[in-house]
Amino acid sequence: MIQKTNRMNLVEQVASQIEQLIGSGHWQIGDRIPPEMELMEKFDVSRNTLREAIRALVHAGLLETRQGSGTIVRSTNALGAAIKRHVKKSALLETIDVRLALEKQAAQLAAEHRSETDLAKLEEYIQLSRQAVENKDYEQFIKLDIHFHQAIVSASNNQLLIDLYEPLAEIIYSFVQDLMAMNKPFKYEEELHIELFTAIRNQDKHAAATYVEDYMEVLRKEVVEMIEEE
Amino acid sequence: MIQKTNRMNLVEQVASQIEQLIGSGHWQIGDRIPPEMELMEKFDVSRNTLREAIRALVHAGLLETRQGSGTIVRSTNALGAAIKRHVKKSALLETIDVRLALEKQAAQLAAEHRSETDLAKLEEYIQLSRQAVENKDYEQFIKLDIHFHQAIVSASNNQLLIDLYEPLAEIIYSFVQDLMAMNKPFKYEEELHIELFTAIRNQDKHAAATYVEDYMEVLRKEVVEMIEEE
DNA sequence: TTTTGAAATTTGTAGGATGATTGGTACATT
DNA sequence: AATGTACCAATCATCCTACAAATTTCAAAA
Repeated sequence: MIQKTNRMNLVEQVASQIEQLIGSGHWQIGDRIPPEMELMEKFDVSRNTLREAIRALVHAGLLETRQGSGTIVRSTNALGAAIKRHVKKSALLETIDVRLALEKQAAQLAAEHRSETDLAKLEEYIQLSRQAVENKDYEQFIKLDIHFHQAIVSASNNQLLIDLYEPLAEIIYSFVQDLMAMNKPFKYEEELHIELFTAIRNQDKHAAATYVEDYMEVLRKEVVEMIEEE
Repeated sequence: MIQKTNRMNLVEQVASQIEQLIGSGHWQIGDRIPPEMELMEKFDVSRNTLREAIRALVHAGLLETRQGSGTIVRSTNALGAAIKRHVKKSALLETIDVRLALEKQAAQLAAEHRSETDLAKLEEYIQLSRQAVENKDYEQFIKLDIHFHQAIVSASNNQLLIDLYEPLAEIIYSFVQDLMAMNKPFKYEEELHIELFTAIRNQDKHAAATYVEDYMEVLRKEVVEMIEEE
């Protein structure tokens, strides 16, 4: 079989190495990476070559450069940044449908694969959510709710699913925050997803999927109302 | 409310303009964009600045530079390139589960929103697939099969779903091609998805979802067999 | 202690020079 | 007619130097 020849130019070589340094955790999020001069020597390339590599990763959302200050690590996965950028141009309802698709699948997989650790974590979030509602700390409630959803997706044990879901959850989270800032009424999910937890604990795939579908329908209706009000 | 001042540096300004030129179709896929010298003058920036912008888009998968030849447009959406890169590092089974999630949702939405044009297109692919099987042109059959699946996703009318699905379909298509090149046996789906078509025509959401789930389970089993053989 | 301001550090932008790769043309060879 | 060779022009790849702009650092001044 014929394969395209793959001669990597210097810029891509450097970019790929930096990506690895970030991916492996050698450079953590928030860290300032060495200045250009130092990296030029380390990689043994000219300033232009190095800058093109860094610029590529800045555009991808992995790095952020600040003139006079330095370059810091901003994210570990380029996919998340790409999705966020793309989703911002999409309609919110479309985003919800995609989130439904991913979370429904995740809930089914979670029902199959959930470990005891997963169950403990889910139960903890439910407990904390209940406390937050009692204290009327609604901001905290929203935060915990997001964590609960992400814990479900994590329990699916499918890394690709997790990576795709995360940026969507962030987008929707920031939307809900905007709603709260505008003092719009927001219906708090009172049942606290206990049914969903039960379904996953009992490894009942079908019930889990149905529950996700139902609450996403509620969210969808709320969003439609919001949009129509304006 | 105080907003951060948004001083986009020159590189990002140029990159963003080029992205727009590609997104708007002013520069089509396959087109050769003007050489650096010309773009330097058009954007009124130095060579370094222009090259950093182009390099960022090359890394994102929108452009491809060829020394001596020029720079061509390779893709219109950066998300697809990012997903492809990410998925290549994922396990194939994970990819199948994500594809199932998206296509199941797409089939349900298609059942709700399908237009007469959508139905006509689906029917046409089924017809052509049947011919391909009769002619024993299996490569053509695979190609048409992919088109059929993408037509379903298109009928969902959810652009985000479409953009996420497309790169996954491409990955799986290239995997199937590899299988055929290795002369592995490949079970052709004989029923030609007529049931799925019928469900969408009859606007039967539930049947559509069930059908997608069933044939994805078949695909999954085949992949598992392949992997175990090695 | 707080404020100010000069110096050092770091990234942003510009411009020029040379090398490497590709595509095309013309011409000779088979 | 098909293939091989030599050459040229266009284009990107890499390197270099220089200066501008933003930020940080730190010592001197209030």
